[in-house]
Amino acid sequence: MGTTQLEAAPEPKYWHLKTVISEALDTDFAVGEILPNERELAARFGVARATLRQALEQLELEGRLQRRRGVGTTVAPPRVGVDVSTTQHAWPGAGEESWQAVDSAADTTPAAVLRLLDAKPGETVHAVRRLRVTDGTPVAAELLYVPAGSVPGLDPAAAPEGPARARAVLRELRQLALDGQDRSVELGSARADDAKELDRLPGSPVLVVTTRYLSGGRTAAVSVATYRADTCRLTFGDSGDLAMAS
Amino acid sequence: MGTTQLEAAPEPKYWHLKTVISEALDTDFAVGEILPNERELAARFGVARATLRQALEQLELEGRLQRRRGVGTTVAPPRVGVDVSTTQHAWPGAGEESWQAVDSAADTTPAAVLRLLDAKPGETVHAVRRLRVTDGTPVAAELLYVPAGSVPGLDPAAAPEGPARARAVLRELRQLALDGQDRSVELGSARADDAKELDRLPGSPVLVVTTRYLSGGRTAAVSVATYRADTCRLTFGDSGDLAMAS
DNA sequence: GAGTGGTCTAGACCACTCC
DNA sequence: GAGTGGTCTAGACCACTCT
Repeated sequence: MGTTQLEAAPEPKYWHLKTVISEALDTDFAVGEILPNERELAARFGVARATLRQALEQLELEGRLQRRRGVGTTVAPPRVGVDVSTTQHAWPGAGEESWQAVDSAADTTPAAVLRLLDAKPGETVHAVRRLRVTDGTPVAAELLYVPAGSVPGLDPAAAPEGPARARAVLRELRQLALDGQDRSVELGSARADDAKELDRLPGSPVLVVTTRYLSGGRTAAVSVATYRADTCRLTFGDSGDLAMAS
Repeated sequence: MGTTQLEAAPEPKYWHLKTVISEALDTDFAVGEILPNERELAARFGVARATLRQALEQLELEGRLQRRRGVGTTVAPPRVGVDVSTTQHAWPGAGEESWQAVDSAADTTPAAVLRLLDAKPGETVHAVRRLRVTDGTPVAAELLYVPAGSVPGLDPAAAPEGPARARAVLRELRQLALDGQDRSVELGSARADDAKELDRLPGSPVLVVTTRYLSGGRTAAVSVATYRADTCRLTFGDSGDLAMAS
């Protein structure tokens, strides 16, 4: 026999594995069910554990699985639709019950944020930490940066940090006229602090939503919100029940 | 000496590596510059290649690096801001020069898309493939699903597939009154066909933008657009020059 | 303490690009 | 053919959770 080329499509093992497991999830498992552990799965499929893990990682990235150290791998529920549409000229903290102010500090403002803010050099920037919770589970961690110039009425005698201060900053911000806002979404990996708030490991994939609040011809505030990419689907329209399609 | 616990923070090696390399990218490298190869980097940092790769993978996920098999690892330019705001009541293909219709076929429609479409069971669904190109490089691959009922005027004698057919479907679609649309963004991994169009490996992370076009009280079309997550930043406002902040 | 997923190693071979 | 990143292996140990 000659050099018969039957193996024309050398599909990676982990890719094929992913497909097989994905189909098994559809037919043989219910949401929340625990899969066999990695060592057993690897043995069952006849691959090294690292290869098996590569397949599981992809499925977790696609929101099909959920893995927790010390616990196990479970079948994830469908992603939650989280509304991030610009609620017509609304400052953060105005009637939105899903966000809760957690803290405020004179944090070190990232250079990338400073570039977006129309802040004078050396101007102090308030950093308000907020957490977005739906159905009791945190879905997003936000850092809202507000230059001191945007909240001139802020009581200097107020607490220098903590939740009370955070609410004070938000209250002052609402005094301004909101001219508009623009928003961008990109992929990122969770910083250590965000990961902790979201109950994830540092470096896990997140959707970073950056919002710029415009008032009086300047950028009055910048929000950097970090959404769990595994469990969230960001929605922009009026109907929040779009299903995933990848 | 007792059990002095100086190693209080057992930060993973790859995480620390990532930080070190990230800082080196800021100071010692220019955009487009080629990094030393993985084997040399691993040796230089005194870690196994797999560990080094874990750090590089994260940096690629964050859009800092670009890796191409057979070529090398280069410093990535800042992410491109891609406008995905709902251009006020516009059907796809109306005056948007960034999209080009590539193909049309009676593709197998995914179950998830069928659930979104108000299509009769068994109704044929046209699948139009389009490619979004900015600055000569493809940034997104789209599959636009149009039930036959949405384009009643489509010439039955037209070509059953190919670019000509794609343009015909888009032309017919524009005859309808567009009542509204809603949109969602989520993380996914590139299918083999999308990956090929986007010049990426299958499984690479993508931002999946699902758009539902509403007309006459029904879902007239559904678009599933796959954006390269490494190079793209999706923007929704009017100013497209937001910088990343993660 | 038992069991889970997370990290890490030191190797090997393969697929691809470019010369 | 030389050099690159991509895949895969078979182990080891660590961090965490639950009981």
